[in-house]
Amino acid sequence: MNAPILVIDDDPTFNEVLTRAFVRRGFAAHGVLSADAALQTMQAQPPMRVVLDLNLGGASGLALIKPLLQANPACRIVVLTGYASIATAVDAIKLGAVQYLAKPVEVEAVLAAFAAVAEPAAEAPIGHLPLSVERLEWEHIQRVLRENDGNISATARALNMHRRTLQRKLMKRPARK
Amino acid sequence: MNAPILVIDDDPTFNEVLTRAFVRRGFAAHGVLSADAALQTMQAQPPMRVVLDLNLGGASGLALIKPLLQANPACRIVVLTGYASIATAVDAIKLGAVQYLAKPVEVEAVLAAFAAVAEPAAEAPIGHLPLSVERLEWEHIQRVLRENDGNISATARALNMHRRTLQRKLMKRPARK
DNA sequence: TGCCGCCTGCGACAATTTGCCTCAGGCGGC
DNA sequence: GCCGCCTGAGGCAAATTGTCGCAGGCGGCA
Repeated sequence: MNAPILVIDDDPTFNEVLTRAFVRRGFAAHGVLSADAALQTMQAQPPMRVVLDLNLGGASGLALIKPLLQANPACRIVVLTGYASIATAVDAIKLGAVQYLAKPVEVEAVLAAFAAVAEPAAEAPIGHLPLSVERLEWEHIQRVLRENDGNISATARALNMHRRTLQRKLMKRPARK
Repeated sequence: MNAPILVIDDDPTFNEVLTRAFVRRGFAAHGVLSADAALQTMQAQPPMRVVLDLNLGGASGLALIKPLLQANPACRIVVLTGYASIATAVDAIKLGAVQYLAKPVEVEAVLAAFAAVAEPAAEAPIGHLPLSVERLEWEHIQRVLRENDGNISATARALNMHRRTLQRKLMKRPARK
């Protein structure tokens, strides 16, 4: 329980805030800003708990999940992202992450994910409101984008929309409703 | 490959459309409208491939994942829902579903999900064009509109969009691309 | 090494599309 | 008749697109 929580996030501010929040709550925590730094750190000491941002300065955080679990199969990885989408959530969980949360997120939620022993309650608190058009669009775009390996131009063509428009949409955060 | 695809969805229309789409593409498919019917069917013949709606007339489709996998651990389950959320997506995957997609969805995407796991190497996503954003939006609007018995105001609220905007969109023809 | 093709981010500006307000009219309930 | 709720529509400002263009990066290729 004394191995530090590894925080991998390329946003210096967020990284520090989160790391400090852990420390303040009595957990050892160590923040790194890049995938490379993360790989180095995990070789020195395979972490038990990791908070992983999906967007690491261009590189995808998803690529880190495998090596992390390889270094320590018991490692509990919580994926965090400001641009949450079902497509990436599915991938993250399939790769072995234990939880996927959208920023902004409360430290409590992350800790809860680490603590949760057993798994998903089949009790689905299924929402009763259909997806908003915006949200649906976002999910669809994300899915197609993944299908095209993140190639924006190709995605725009496939979606029959203007590249510039796609670019702009991607810069915005996903609609929460 | 001849075991029929089991389609579990309580919306008769959607169920039939989907089932037919499978058949038209040369796959055997069988649709059931409730969790009970699904359980019965799977006891008679554990399916290899299942399309599962999350919202089965009040009951959660998530609860069916476990029994399905118990009956046939090799079963590939694709979860489908009109009320997609990241939380339920995470749960579904953790429970063992292979994919989680939001309605409206292309049959191609479902088939791709079935195929992907079967042939990890054969990464041959044949040139299927995804729905354009416009088209997707139209389908979704129509679905929600039907759910609300054609009530435009209610639909606009559910979709979190301006009634005036919905009005205008409905006046236009559906994009065919 | 230089040329090419393709991808990306981004500024600028006009063309469209929204969001928002407001009316008027229809319909069913009380 | 009075309400509450729904619908279609006009008018306008505000926001979002569609378009172009440009510079820079990257990987083949001769």
